[in-house]
Amino acid sequence: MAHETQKAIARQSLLLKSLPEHQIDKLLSHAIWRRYDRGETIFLQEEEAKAVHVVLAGWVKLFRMAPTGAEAVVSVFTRGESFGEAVALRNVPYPVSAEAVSACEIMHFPSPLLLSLMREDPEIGVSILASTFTHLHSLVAQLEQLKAQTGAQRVAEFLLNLSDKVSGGCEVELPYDKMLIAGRLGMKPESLSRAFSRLKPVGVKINRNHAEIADIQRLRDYAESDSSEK
Amino acid sequence: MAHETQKAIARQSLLLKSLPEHQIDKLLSHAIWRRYDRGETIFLQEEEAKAVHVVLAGWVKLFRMAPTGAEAVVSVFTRGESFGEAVALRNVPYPVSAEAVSACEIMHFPSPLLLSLMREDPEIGVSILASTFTHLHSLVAQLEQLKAQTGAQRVAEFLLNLSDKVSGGCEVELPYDKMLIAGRLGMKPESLSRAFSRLKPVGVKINRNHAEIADIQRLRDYAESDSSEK
DNA sequence: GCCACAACTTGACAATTGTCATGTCATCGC
DNA sequence: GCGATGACATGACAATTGTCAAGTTGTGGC
Repeated sequence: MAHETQKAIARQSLLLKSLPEHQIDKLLSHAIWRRYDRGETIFLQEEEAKAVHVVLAGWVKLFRMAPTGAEAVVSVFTRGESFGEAVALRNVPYPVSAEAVSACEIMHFPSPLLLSLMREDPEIGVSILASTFTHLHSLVAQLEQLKAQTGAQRVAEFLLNLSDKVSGGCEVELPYDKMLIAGRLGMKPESLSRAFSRLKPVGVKINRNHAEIADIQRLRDYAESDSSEK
Repeated sequence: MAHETQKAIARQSLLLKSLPEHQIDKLLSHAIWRRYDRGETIFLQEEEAKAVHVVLAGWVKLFRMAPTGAEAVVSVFTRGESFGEAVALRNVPYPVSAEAVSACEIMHFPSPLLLSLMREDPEIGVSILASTFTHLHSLVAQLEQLKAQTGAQRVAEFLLNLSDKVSGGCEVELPYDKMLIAGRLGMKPESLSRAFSRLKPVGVKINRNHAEIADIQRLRDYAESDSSEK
């Protein structure tokens, strides 16, 4: 990928986009760029945070290992999204591990640099808070889903988030492995399979990583319907 | 409660404790103090955030209403803890609602004040990020629990968090309603009852809001054991 | 092109959890 | 003190999900 393209993607990221031009340039000039292969570890839980990470291409999963060995996927990031903000500025260990789930290109901003820029211009603090808030919000949304929705409903919401259409039918591509989707939604791959087949009567056809939704609104109604009235 | 006691509690809060004396004084002098009755609403989901909140006494729950009407408890706060940091500084609507679950005393810091102090001293930004990170972390821990542990194991962890002992036996008080505990742990009250009885063989006796743990370590082993090997 | 492997799908079964119904117990107003 | 109410426990039943075991199907290596 061309160097300039990478910078352009980084500029559009939630973390940087609201910053003044000269701050972005300074950050970009000190950023470290790296390529990761599929399956490669980006950092490990308990490791001390030294940078904030912005995904330029590919997919990254954040996950936690329970003492039992069970893996819980916390979030999945792609192009333009950043992670590690809240941790990097506090010299505390990461609460999660990060792994490339596809080949990835990632930009790292060293945290001392961020801290010093922040002392010059508190606006950067607000930017960091902004993307941290986005994560907070998405975690809250996930908690709500896990606590208040059935498996099939969570899958329905996942599909809905892949499309930006408001009504009518559409086709979407599943962005990553079904195993990872299952993990992200807090279920086993077998349950995901069953959830997909339970969505057939609502007008969802799955073929490989390709999904056809007959009627977005019908799917949305299903996702928001009370589980007891089905 | 005496005014000075309130201020002392506020000073010890995660949000304020790492700030320089004069900043704390400035914040405290502009803070709004209020008492809430049990069941009273502090703010509603979708409402615009105007302040950061610090609990001085009592218990507050943050929860989300799913479109289906189901309620998902996101977190429960008590003395010294703060909430709403990430939202207040960005003029965005709250992603959750807040309600007093017991009689409460809460201090509110208007967000414009925080913003202006932050421009003077970026250290405040770091403090806010610190408490935001704590929430982020606790949400991540909750997600892990929900995804990777059984109901009884989540209850075991909840009990373990109530005690600061490392080994041996102990007695703890359940800090709030079993209904709320159930919600906080993502289950129905009935399931909580069953989870409690499933903990009997591990040395846990529940009587009203009083719990006896025969051996902390045994309970910890149970909480961390693989669910398949039971 | 063939083999091995991993990613699925499906079925049968067990365990867990939600739902509904019923019963007990403490608290509160009167 | 008495009845009403809400919190909680428990049993029966249904629905959901995890687990285990097959079987299918791409994909990549050779």
